[in-house]
Amino acid sequence: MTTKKEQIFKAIISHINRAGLLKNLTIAEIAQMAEVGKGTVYEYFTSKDEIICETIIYILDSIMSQILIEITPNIEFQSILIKHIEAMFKVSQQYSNIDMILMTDGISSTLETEHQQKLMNKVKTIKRQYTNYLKNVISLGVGEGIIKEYPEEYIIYIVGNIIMSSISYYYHELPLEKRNEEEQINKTYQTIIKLLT
Amino acid sequence: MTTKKEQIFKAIISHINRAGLLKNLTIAEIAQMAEVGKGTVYEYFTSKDEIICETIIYILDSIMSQILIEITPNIEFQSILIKHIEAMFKVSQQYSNIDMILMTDGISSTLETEHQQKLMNKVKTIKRQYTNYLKNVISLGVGEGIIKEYPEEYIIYIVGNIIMSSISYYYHELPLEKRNEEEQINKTYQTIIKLLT
Amino acid sequence: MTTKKEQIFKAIISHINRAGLLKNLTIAEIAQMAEVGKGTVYEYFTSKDEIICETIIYILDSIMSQILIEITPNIEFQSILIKHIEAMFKVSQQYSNIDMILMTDGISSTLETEHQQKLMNKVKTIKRQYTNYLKNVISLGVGEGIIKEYPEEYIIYIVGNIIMSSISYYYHELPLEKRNEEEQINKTYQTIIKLLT
Amino acid sequence: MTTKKEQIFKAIISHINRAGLLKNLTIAEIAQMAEVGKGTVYEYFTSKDEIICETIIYILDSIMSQILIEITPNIEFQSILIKHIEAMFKVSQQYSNIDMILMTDGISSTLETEHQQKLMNKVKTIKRQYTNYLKNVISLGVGEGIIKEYPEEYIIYIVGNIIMSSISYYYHELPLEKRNEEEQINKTYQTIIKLLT
DNA sequence: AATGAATGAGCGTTCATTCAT
DNA sequence: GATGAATGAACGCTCATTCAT
Repeated sequence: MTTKKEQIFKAIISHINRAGLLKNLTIAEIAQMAEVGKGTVYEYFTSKDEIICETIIYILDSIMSQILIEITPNIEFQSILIKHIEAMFKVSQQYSNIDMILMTDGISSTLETEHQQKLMNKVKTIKRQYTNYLKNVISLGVGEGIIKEYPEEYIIYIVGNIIMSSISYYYHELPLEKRNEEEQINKTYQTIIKLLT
Repeated sequence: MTTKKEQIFKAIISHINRAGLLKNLTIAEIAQMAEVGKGTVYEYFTSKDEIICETIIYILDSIMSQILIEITPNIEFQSILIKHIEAMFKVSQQYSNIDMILMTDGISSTLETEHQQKLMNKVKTIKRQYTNYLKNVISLGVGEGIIKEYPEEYIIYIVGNIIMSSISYYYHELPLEKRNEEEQINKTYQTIIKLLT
Repeated sequence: MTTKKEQIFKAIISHINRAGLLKNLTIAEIAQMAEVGKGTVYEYFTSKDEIICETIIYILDSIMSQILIEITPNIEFQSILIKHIEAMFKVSQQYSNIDMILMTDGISSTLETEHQQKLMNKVKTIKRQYTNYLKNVISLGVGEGIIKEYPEEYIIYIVGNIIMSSISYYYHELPLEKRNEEEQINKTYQTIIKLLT
Repeated sequence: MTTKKEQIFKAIISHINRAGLLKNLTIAEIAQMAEVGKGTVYEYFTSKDEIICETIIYILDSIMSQILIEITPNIEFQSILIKHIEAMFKVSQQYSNIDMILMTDGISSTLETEHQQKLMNKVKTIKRQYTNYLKNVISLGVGEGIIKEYPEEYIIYIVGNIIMSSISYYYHELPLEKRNEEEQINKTYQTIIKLLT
């Protein structure tokens, strides 16, 4: 990946964190923040739709690389699940308007069919990848006897959503003075365990 | 409420269900769909921001009026919770891009400060109202002995999200041939029960 | 003239005195200020251009009726000229954005040809009428021996302009604390006399 | 100053000379006359108000640079005053709707506060500059003994207005066949002399 | 006669995209 | 490759005018 392209991605991400994906995201602004000329942007992308599409993919890949904690041999279920939840919390801070990004269905509707398709496919792939990851983690728990029986697909989906919801609760519902990240991570873990046993 | 205003709301809702809240939602299109002149729209709203803001409020109120099943005396916990989940499924079909609408934080960022504030306040009110509703329903369960101890705020938040997630799973992850609404509603209920007991 | 028509004229004049002829003069505002319906305005005028055209004519007629002090038998030159200048000062206060109105050439350029013509003709008539009036007044002065010889057309035109300029000087250049209307009127008179003798 | 900006100014001036400042002066028209795209206009000005404001300032500066004949040592009063009047006549032909422009109070009322202020200040400055110029010219006449005593501020204001009025008389009242510019300039000079001695 | 809801032509302005340098 | 001046389609919004009541 070219350095210029990364510059552009980072400029956009910075904008999203500040103002959201939808407000005032103009090519002029992107170019200025990336410290390149407006024309230069079009050397790396063919259209604004492509920029948005590829940026979201870039973000999604970046997120995935951070949250899919490697399942090393001999690692314990509890350890890896908590590490994963921790990583999710961390990533949430990094991309503060991430909720929006994850609503990629909604966003993709602003794109023309071609990029919409591309984005939808990427999201589908990532969702599958994530579900598989959760399955693998849960398998560990089953192996350790912490989880009695292997849960169905639906429950795995819910587990993923509980992690997301917990983060959302932590950052949007809990007042600052009551926030304790370790405690919240633990609660999240306990909630998942309750569901799985 | 004027008939014309309703006409406009319904035109916008129809657009959202078809194309999402963000794509091609122009005044010209709204007017055409509502079968009124472009200028007429401005007889009922002062700006596009106001239109979006009021439409979302209209939708939110409509949703709330449908999902808050009345807690009548002698009604059973299971009965009301299932009825509520059913109502949530129904509402989800009615507003097919509802996920986006519920991400109102993201959407409101496209509005100017005044309407952004108005919308945020409405959302805050509704969230509080919904949490209170869930509390009351859960109280019933505690009273009936189905739920042993009264859960903390965080768990109530998670319960709400599980319902949303279940709907999302049902419509976006389950292939058509595997869908069975009654079964999914039951599963959702069982998942909540597991979390609360 | 209908009462309603007068109401409308007065509403517009009030607007002009407040905001000028050009700013925010909408039919909606006119109707509201005249306390009639918007449609009613079109019962008395066929278009906005006609409204503007007729209002200016109304104002011009009103001004003329106030400034053309009647030349009665035995009245003295000085007396009538000063009375005329006084009347000009008075009228200037009444129509505070009058300067603009008198630039009718400029204004009429905003109108369509038909009303532009009508207005130009009215202005031409009034100018002729005014020049004739000044001629008659000056004749008095010649008769009394105050003015030695009858001045040419050009000088008469200049006399009219000196009166206007003096008013403009008084209201726009002189600071409030230095204003003394009687003194200014006298100076104006003296300036004219100097020019004519 | 950019060439494009000048192009735009000149297009507007040409429009004003043809149709007046107020009629059909749209961005589309300006762009077309200046032979640039509509968007290009906004590369050089931030709003239509700014365009109008800056164009008037451009015109006023252009006028001032033409009419303030340099007062060189040993130059005679009569010579410079006549040259000034000549320059005023010339400028009047160049900006045929100039009367309107000089009514800048009236025009500025169509602008939003910011540009209205800017324009009013410019006009104030120019008026002061012009009055000072006339004072200096008149001083010459006093020095030469042509004018007996130094006139008060009011008279200087009137002198300026007589020049303007003479031009107005020449172009708007005198029929073409009677026009003789040299003669009119001389008459104007004589009128001023009469007033000052 | 009196009304004001309804209208749409027309405006100022934005911004993704192009292209000559 | 890198640029940004130039562009015009498309938008939100205003307001003179019409017309059913």
